[in-house]
Amino acid sequence: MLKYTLLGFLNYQPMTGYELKQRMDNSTTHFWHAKLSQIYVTLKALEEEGFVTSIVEAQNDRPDKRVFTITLRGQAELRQWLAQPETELSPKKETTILKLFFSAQLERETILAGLHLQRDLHRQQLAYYREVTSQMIRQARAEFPALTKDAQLWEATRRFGEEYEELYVRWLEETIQLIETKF
Amino acid sequence: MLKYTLLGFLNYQPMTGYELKQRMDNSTTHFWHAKLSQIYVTLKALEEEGFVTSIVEAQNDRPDKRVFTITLRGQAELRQWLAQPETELSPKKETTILKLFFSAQLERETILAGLHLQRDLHRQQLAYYREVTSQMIRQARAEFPALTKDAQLWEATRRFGEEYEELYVRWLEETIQLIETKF
DNA sequence: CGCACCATGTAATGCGTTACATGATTTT
DNA sequence: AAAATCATGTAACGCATTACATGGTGCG
Repeated sequence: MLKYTLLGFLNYQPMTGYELKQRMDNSTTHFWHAKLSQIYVTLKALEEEGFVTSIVEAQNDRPDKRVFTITLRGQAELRQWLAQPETELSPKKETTILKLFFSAQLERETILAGLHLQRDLHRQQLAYYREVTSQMIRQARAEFPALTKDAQLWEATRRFGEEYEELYVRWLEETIQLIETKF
Repeated sequence: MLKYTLLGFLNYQPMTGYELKQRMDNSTTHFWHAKLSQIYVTLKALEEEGFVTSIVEAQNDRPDKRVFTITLRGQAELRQWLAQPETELSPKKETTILKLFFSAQLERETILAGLHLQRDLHRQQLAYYREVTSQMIRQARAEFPALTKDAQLWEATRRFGEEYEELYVRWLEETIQLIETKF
């Protein structure tokens, strides 16, 4: 899947591995993420498969960089993947929920400490979607009018993130309440 | 993490790998899942680490089975993990959202087909949490009064699942609406 | 002076999936 | 007669993380 994420970004413009990481970090990170090392490995594989090409650009002030460009075959591969509907639910792995599930024998205070910490993290994430992500999308739309359609979809995915975090925070508050009063 | 999921279940009672798979499939599957082959491999590793022991029980009508029991060291290991708060957000990987993010050049009908399919899947999952999971928890609580506290936490995690699916369905409906009218 | 940023990559290890292999009993 | 359930495991492969390795520029 990382493969397609990289093709998706390169379909807008040629980029380095480092830049791809940055793009992911401030856009798809809440539904798809990767480490730099894995990005470099995957780019290499994509090049071997003929879905991207690369050239090394020398820079004077900074380290040389390898710029990747999507090929026609790469575009076809991406389009084919995008058009194929997902026929299953994405498997989830939520460590916090898993821990709570098995925590009945723990002391009340220990459980609460974990939930408070998560509540704070999710509040921060919620604020991020509302302020930072939202602003970035508005800016992209203003700067590149050709991307209006794209921005509509980005905004839809951002809203999903926002609503997910709202739900998570609400659920954590209710669960904290439950454990404080009726547990 | 699978390691701890298995210890968590074995902390209730001794079980086989096959049984552990079944338990996971109808309780933690929406926040933690695994394939049978991986469960067997992990059980073997747990035994090597001394966190579980196993004995083979012969059966006449059915294949022999290997029953795993948690050790004192295993219980300590589990408790230590449970008590340790999660200091980060669980990384998410949502293929449907990822696809939508890059789908601007797709035909409207292609996007809609994918969203409709997912909406149906999430509606089914929602119904499952409301009907099946909910019923299983009520039954466990009725049958084993000693597990009242456990059942409270199970119910909290079930509610998370239910609310998550409600959100997902609502978001899919809104996004379908958006693409039908303003895209 | 130290930290963050830019920039790329390899190696070791771990975790997970898919495929393979077997085989009796029970249900449809 | 076919499919599902019970029951366990190995092997090959793929994807991801962590650690290692390098090194210049810009900013506070």
